[in-house]
Amino acid sequence: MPELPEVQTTVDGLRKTVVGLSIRDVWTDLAVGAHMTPHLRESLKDKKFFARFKKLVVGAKIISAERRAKNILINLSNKHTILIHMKMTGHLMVGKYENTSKVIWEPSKNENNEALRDPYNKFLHVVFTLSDGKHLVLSDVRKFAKVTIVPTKDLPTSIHIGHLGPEPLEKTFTFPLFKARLDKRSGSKIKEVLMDQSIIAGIGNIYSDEMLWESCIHPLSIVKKIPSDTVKKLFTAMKSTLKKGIDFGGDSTSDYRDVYGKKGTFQGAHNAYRLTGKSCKKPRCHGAIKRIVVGGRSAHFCPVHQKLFT
DNA sequence: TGCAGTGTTGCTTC
DNA sequence: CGAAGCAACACTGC
Repeated sequence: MPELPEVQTTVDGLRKTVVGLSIRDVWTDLAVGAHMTPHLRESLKDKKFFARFKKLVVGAKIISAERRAKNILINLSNKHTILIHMKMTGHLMVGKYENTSKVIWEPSKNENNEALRDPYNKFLHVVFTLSDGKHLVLSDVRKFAKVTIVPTKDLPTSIHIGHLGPEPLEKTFTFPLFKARLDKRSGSKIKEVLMDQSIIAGIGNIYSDEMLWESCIHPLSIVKKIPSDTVKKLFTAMKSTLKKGIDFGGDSTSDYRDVYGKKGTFQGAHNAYRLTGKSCKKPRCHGAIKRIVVGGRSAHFCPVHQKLFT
């Protein structure tokens, strides 16, 4: 489930592998982009849209790659940007891919020259052929991923990007700004507000659980009832947790892989997420991690050291 | 065996 | 306006 650290890890990988190359060809099985509504009809399930997409990308050079919230932005020389949202189970990989009908993935090697092969690598729905002969592929078991193309200058106001809140890891995103963003939903539960992309961009279920554990806040706490010094702790934990996620190469609890097909390792560093029943790792705490539902999603927390403010 | 759980987003409903 | 619920899809685990 790609959140900010997973998307950042992917973008960092794209910068090392595909930036500077040109796109020779693009293939799709017309199966990805499930949740596309009349308002957002640019789905790669639509043959006509794919024809337009193909016309724009083939022959273009990849000049840069960026992340905005959980979106991957691939900027092209023709002043258009490919926008990819991996949703639940999508991931981009770079390597040698052959034969779209037989779906064979020739895995990349890691630094020890070990082949990186796993069963998810076969769920390929989009394949870009690049000027060095390698491929940039989108793998997505559940087919929710969004792939579209937007004139680069229209991106900031587009329906994909326009509503998003500030980037939490920007140096300009200071504590007063963080507090001001949270105050927009002061009557709501903190876990829901952290995951609201229009308040702060890029935080999802895993990292919200982890930063609340770190800052000793119960997920059901009401924003305006949390003392200011505790909000400050959350601000610090937000930055450090997201940075830690990036340092660990993302979280592969589910399907996430980096562009080399390799798993991240943040799942081995969890303190709360999916640790129901386990003993709390906070020194001298001895609580047992509990699972509840908040805003329709699972929340994991320690009922002993995470304080409820209501 | 069958069905709840998984988590992102955006539409629908109240 | 806000929230709650659900659908898009496929696989896992109990």
